[in-house]
Amino acid sequence: MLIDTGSCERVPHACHHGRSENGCADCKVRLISVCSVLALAELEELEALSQHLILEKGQTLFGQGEHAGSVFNVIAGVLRLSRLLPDGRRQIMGFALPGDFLGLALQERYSVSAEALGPVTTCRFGREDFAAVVEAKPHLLKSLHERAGYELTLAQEQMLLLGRRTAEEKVAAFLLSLRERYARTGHASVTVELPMGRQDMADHLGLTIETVSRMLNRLDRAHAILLVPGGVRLLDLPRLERMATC
Amino acid sequence: MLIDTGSCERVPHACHHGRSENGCADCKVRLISVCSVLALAELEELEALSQHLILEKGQTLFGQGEHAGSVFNVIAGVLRLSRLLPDGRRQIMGFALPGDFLGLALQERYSVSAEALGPVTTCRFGREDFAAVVEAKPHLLKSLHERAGYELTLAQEQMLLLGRRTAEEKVAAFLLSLRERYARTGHASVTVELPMGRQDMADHLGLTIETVSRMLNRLDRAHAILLVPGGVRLLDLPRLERMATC
DNA sequence: CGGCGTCTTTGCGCTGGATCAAGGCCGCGC
DNA sequence: GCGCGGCCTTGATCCAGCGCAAAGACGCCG
Repeated sequence: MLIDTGSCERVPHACHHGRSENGCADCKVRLISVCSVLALAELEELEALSQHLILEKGQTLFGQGEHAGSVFNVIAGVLRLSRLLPDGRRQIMGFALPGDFLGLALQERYSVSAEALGPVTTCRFGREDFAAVVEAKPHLLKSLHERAGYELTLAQEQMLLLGRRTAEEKVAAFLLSLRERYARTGHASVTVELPMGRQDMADHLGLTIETVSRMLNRLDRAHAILLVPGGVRLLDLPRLERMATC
Repeated sequence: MLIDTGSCERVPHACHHGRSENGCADCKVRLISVCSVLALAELEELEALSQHLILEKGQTLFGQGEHAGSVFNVIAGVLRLSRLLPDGRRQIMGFALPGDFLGLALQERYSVSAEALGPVTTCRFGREDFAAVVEAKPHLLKSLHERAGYELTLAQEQMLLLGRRTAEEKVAAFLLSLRERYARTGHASVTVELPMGRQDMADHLGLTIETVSRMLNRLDRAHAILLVPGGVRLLDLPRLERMATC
């Protein structure tokens, strides 16, 4: 039994039994995902509609403009959400972390592309199925709406950053916001993993790869951060926060 | 009987009888606002909780960070939604037109300031009151959520614009998007009114006032647009669209 | 009608970040 | 161990848009 979504040809591996061994009740991201508002009985109902979907680094979960056949909970890994201009310029709208929900708007078409930055596990629902469940469960809709409100706030912060901040401020703000998002999902630490490359950061911050590299190294030389393989240690939080203050 | 919101001291005129003469049923923006999903009986219910609020040019409806005591439907006029950095840099997240809803996220605090660009009429609801109605009417919540999804799409378009477009592209895209939003609310025309000043456009597009002025005049000289008092006539839509293409 | 404040346009030099061009680093496969 | 490819860094130069300054344009009010 194969999944029947429009993006299935891009999907390397669909978990055929359709759910994890332990089920939603043991899901690692349950308490930080939209599912946290569901009772156990409701979870089982949703579980029947769900399928795990695993991506490898670089694979596309869905593409901008495609028919939105599915919605997803991110269980593990990080995805980048991007839009492309015809001439190749790219803007990364954000990064989806475990616990994030993709397809919030429940719209006809995806407004961004979602690509795996590394190994990713998602929980997939048919959009129609999911919409029917939402229809029947106002508290789930409310939870989705609250997330949408949060996303909107993040988007506003990002607009302020893109429109009015300097390169150094952009980089500092990005590191802090990533730290905060990790903290929300449990991993509070001054060492921030950077699962995305420099080009991805650049396309998120409206900069070039060279400028991102220069700013990171400038912050390092100023002992505000310490560049470590695969990430960054935030040494001088007050200074970074001063740079990023809104 | 005075309104009791935190922003009341800034409000010049509250309509004491609490509703328009004709009531919601005759509201000019009913069919394009969130209220369009409500039945007549429900409208009356909501009407009992509503108050008209009138602002003059330059007045603040609410400020960023203030306790969100109220939510609003814009009935007439245009507001700018902005965020300020402590050093005075400003980013305008968008402009609210008639039919728009302010307070979509139903969050504890306003994430932006809302200021009238000219005379504005709004329909005000206490946030708690409104939240209670939403709680009881899932279809209203659904309507709000759909709007939130639309706002999120707009925000993404704006991020792409701010991060990856040139000054000329920004201005062209702005004019077209404004035209499209007017079209949605009924006024389809190649002549686009610009209720905001150059500085407001600049702060929306991540440019300076001089650059906005230069680009508008460049487009005018190139016969892509015609600058007219208080607005712009879009002469060469295909060319503008080519500039703004995503 | 004329003075005044606000907004817009325009010219000009400057600069932050882009662009171009080498290198360096590192992991991987052979 | 060594060659190869993908990132990342660093230096040098360039230029789109900024910042400053001055001069229109357009009400508005007395």
